[in-house]
Amino acid sequence: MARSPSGESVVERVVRLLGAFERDVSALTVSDLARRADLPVATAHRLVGELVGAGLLERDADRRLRVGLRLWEIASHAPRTQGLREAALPFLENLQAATRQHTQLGVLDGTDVLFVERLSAPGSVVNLTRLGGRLPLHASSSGLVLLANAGSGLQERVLAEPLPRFTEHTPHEPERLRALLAGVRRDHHVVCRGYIHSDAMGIAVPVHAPAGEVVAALGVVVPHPSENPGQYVSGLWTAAHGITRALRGR
Amino acid sequence: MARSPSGESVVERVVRLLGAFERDVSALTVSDLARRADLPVATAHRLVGELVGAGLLERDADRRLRVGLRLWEIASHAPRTQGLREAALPFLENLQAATRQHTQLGVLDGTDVLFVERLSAPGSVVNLTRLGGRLPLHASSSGLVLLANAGSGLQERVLAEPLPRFTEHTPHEPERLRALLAGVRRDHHVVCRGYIHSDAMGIAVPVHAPAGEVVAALGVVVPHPSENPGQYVSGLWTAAHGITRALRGR
DNA sequence: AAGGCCGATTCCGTCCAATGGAAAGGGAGG
DNA sequence: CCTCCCTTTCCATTGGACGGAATCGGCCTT
Repeated sequence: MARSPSGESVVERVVRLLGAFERDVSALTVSDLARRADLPVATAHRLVGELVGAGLLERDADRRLRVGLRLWEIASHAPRTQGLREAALPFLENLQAATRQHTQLGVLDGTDVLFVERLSAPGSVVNLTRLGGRLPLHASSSGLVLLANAGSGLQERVLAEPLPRFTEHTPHEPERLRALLAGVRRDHHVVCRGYIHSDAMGIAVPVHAPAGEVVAALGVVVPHPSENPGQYVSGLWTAAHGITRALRGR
Repeated sequence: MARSPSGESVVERVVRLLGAFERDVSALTVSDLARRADLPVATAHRLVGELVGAGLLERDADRRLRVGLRLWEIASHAPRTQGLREAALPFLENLQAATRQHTQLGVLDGTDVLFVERLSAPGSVVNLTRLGGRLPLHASSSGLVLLANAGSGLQERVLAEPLPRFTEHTPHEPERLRALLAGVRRDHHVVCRGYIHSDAMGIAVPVHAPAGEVVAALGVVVPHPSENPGQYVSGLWTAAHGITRALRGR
């Protein structure tokens, strides 16, 4: 459109506006939004008005903005999350009841794991992940499972980039990462000790679609150090197979 | 933009495109989308390209379109669903374990209930609702609870419109609806026998935010007829109070 | 092999909707 | 009263959006 030195499309702007609602920010003013999306206030104001009209955003009592129900409703039809979530929930519950630890299900998105379902254990370790949260592939147990089962193109792309560290235990040498990935493919599970947080440990296994391909990673987060983390693996496998069976029936 | 005999904004078009993904349709072609959204193919094609670039839509192997993970991720930050969902899930599980019936949590959106969480009971009645599904306020137990606790403006608006029937039991006389709403306010629960489906019965109670206002309705769906549906009410109340307490702690 | 059909994709001349700086309006705080 | 910050409205400008038409490509029928 006119007068935009930027030369962006409306869609880009809208996406930046929506994307400004990250975790932890539940309500924003128009000016906040404009700053976060790097748009002139007047422009933000107009676009926001339209988005509110469409229900993608909502205004609360003091005129602040929130992500709207309509958006949630549309998103609830996203097949990669919805079918998976519904199929997996009962098994996550079993697993969580049995282990009393954080239990989570993640899918691959770009170079991150996106967690689509999570059951937390009240008395357990701090868990950094959230529903709708992300972690880089190389640093999380779920991520390693997904990366190990992804195309070699993605693997090389991740290996070529610098690997950010969260703790001193986070693998950041390409060689070590290659070895880890080979281990995941061989053992069909992975144990990550303190990669994200020194006090936590992740154990994850792949979840297959009925056709065979890996569609998600199922993991638990337990305190670090813990004795015999391998005890969780068979439970994870059982749950993962259950999810695969449940996916067949839809 | 130019040449549009319609005179619609880009946002409107985008929303129509996204809205074309209703329940049951998981993947659509560009032409399908164009038809559903009532847009020229060329226009749909261009917009879709941008949406895919932004991650709001995804293309599968045979170029068909699905709702993208990015959209789901943004929507997962919608506070009215997310906080509620996380707070409510443990209580829904308890309730579902105790009753072995469909258990669901709905919020008010427009003149519908939108179900934001649902646990289904494998062996139980057919349940018409889905996660992300809707039912009209006057015909469902959750809807009546929400309507009874909504502003009188909304109540009058619903009463003024024709009330569609699902079965012969669905209330469709304004007088009867007024009486039902008064009953909900008096008893703090409602029992709906066969309003949606002759073989199903809904029982629902309000869920209050810590500040006191009603933010959701919690309900179970049981076979119709069932003896003593009142037996479920105290369990529902307990769970609803638990959710309120859980909402305080965030 | 040819023809027909349908969907995806690209082109490109037209032109109006989107843009955003500026200014006015509103309310909280000092 | 003044300041500060946010919201909302105005409006002249113009470049991005538009969409009919053409092309490409796959699949089915004859």
